[in-house]
Amino acid sequence: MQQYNPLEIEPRQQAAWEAAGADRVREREADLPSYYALEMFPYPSGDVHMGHVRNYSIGDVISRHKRMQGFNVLHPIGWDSFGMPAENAAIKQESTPAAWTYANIDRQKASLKRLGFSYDWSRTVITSDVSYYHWGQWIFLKLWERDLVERRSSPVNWCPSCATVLANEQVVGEGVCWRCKTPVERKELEQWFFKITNYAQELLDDLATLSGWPERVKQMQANWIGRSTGAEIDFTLCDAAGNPTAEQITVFTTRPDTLYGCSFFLLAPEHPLVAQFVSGTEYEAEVARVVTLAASATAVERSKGERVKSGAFTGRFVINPINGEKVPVWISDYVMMDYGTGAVMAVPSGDTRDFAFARTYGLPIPPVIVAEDDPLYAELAGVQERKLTEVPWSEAYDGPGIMVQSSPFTGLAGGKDSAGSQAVIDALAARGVGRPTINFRLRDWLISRQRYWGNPIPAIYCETCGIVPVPEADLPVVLPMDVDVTRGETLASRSEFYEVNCPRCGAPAHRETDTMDTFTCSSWYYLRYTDPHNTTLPFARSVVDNWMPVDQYIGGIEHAILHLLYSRFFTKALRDAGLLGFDEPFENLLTQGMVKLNGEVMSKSKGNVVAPEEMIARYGADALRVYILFMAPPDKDLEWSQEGLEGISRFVNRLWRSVFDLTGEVVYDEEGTQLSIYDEGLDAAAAAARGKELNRELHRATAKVTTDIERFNFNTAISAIMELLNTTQGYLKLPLALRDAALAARAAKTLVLLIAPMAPHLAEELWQGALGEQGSVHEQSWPEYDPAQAVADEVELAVQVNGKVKARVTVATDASEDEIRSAALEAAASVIEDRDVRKVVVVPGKLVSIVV
RNA sequence: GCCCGGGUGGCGGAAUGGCAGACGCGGAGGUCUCAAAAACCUUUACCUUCGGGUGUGUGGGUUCGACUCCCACCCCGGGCACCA
Repeated sequence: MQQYNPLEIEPRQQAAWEAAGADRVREREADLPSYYALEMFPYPSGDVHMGHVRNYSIGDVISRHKRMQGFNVLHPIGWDSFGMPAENAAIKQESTPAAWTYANIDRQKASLKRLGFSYDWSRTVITSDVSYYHWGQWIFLKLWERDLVERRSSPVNWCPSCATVLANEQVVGEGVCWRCKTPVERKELEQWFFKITNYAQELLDDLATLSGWPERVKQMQANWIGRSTGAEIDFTLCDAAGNPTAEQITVFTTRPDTLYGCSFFLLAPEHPLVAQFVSGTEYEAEVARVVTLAASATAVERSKGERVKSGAFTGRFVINPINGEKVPVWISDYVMMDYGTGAVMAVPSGDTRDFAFARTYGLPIPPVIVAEDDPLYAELAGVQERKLTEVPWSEAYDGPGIMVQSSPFTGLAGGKDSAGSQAVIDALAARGVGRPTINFRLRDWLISRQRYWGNPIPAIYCETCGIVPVPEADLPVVLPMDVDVTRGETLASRSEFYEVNCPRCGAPAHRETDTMDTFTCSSWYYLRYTDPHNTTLPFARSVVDNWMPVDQYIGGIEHAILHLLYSRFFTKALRDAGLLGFDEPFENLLTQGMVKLNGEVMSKSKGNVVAPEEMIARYGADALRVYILFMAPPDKDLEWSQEGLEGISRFVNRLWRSVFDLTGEVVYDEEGTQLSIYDEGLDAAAAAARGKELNRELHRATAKVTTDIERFNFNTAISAIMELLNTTQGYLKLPLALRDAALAARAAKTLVLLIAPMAPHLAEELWQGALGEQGSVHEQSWPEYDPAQAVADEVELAVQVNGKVKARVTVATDASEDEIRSAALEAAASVIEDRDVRKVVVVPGKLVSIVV
């Protein structure tokens, strides 16, 4: 037999699998339990990179392993093919986004096939195909019907480089665009939104049900949703003399318990009341200066907390509803218009920012919450009226404490969600000037993009009817594929697209030219995979409910908020529309780490990529797959090592030779040199011992590989196969005549079956070639093991004296505790000498601990 | 500031509270060869007066026994953040 030659074997096996339809979902075997394994689909931005190889190798091992365990596995693939990069590339290459996109899809598809991933290619979903985005538009209309779509004017994030608006989730780091890293600008624009905030509470609550998700991801989503409990409190405007007007301004606070400490009131510079307040007054100029200052600061500058807070008095006052006090209204740039109500009750003794502001502008800082161990507490405990208007502190205190100087509430516990807070809310609510509220940080999802290469928003603007949804029967709104973005052509310049009659009144109207955020496409593709050829619906409920939720989802941590949050929202919204019957899309989530080179993320712009195609050409797809699974646990970053890949290549070669050798066949290299392991002339006694050892190792390794794959410890699963191979090679040093043929055959089969999910081509070739088995290795049952046979007859125990290993003792595996104890005491006699033995702890199979 | 991860040989990494460093890489020595490659074998935490001693970021603690559990701290990575 010849040496292992992956470059010949792999394409041949791939062709054979494709011809046999090996990776198709087994629809007819509906009695099998189903398993849905999914990896995040690629964006066709160029060639397949190592991150893809890692992501899809992990998914393929899980899929193939589940298949061998008897599941009917759905393992699909597709492309997330709308989006900006296609437009940029088209401009650069004088092409169209469609041409560039589909050429890349073809290239990536060829690479994925070359890697031998077991996808059901008949279910491929490409989001820029009209057969898919048609149903994205249909879903848009369903959401619209359910009042989850809204076009409204709002301050939004604008990326000047991408020339489009962005969702909040797409503004990352210090306020930059997630794709091009350009600082984002704020603009007031009319845009389309999905009302994800309607689901804020459920999206937060259901995180608790996702026990198969990494804690980190759930934490990130919880942070992003940002729920705060507190109250809305109405302050009434008053004149300089303190006489109330009819106008009210409402604030949101998480600390109603501090209301007696409110010594001023703040509005955001953008607050609509500000101009009205100061117009024509002596305060106008200074307020205008601060407003301009705040407006000119970028999001980055404004979010620097340590910056000196600028502010100005508006000349107006409000009445604190709890004590009737007249409080001055200021503006300050640390108050944000888009959180809460854009107005804040400032309590400088209890809030760091309010404290700094009060010190800067000489405003009073009366204490209202004092910790019991604070010296100030002795002075103020039980004091109901305001006695002290200035804290002796150098900073605000925002922790829990006791309420002071707070009239009837004095003495109650203060702090976040405290009894004191509740009491104040109740008192305000009784008078109708306050109410408990929950505030979320999550904003509605801005989904319109001023770009061509996306799913058209199915809406029509009519002068008489206003904004009209495209009737379901008129779908799809087809995106013209040949728009020439290199000459600045847009959808609006295409009259056959743009000009349309109003579906309601028939008058000339025009189409919406904004397209949807690509994240809308990726928010339901996993549903389409279950029923990809449906021409009347995005998916049939009976089918989607059968496969979903996804049993195992695998992808990068960078989608912890974006894609994963949007998909959860879609699932809940579609559930409420009666289209599906489950609450969460992804039952288990594995976030894989990045592939790095010299500590840096591989990227084209850094020029430090290792191309998968090159590695395949040198070592084969199987070696690359095994390597990438072996080098690190899947959720950790992986440092690329060429030597490591060579090591795996040696391992794969050794496995090839050993399997042949186990069948009695010798492997030769091109020059005819024998490569199999040589007979070392061992005797029958050695043969018996090595046979026993090999049998034990077969059971042990099978057990370990099985549990390790189930726990996604692919690196240690491969280690276990390496150990089994090492033991096997020890056995192969026996002369042929002394080998147990049945044992050798079992070892060969086990090696091949265990490596099959990771190195599918190698396993298939050995299964049919070396072992002469019929059918595909990938359709075999996963090997069984017997834990009782995985242990030796005798075991060596360590004997510890006072916690240190001082001796060793070999006992029968099934020896009683008493036997072990006396054997250990005897073995350690010289160490113990004449000291008293106080205690002996026997841990069977492990060690004996003696305390003297 | 708040919240998550993580710190183990020269390197990647193993260890349900039970012999730290599995497995692999790299290194050293050897077999084969005219030679080399490949393959195979041996060896490889550190110190040592060869008795032994020390070692999983630091300092404490619990335990017969701690990389693992508890407390405090240091460092690295990530998320959120003038969020009221």
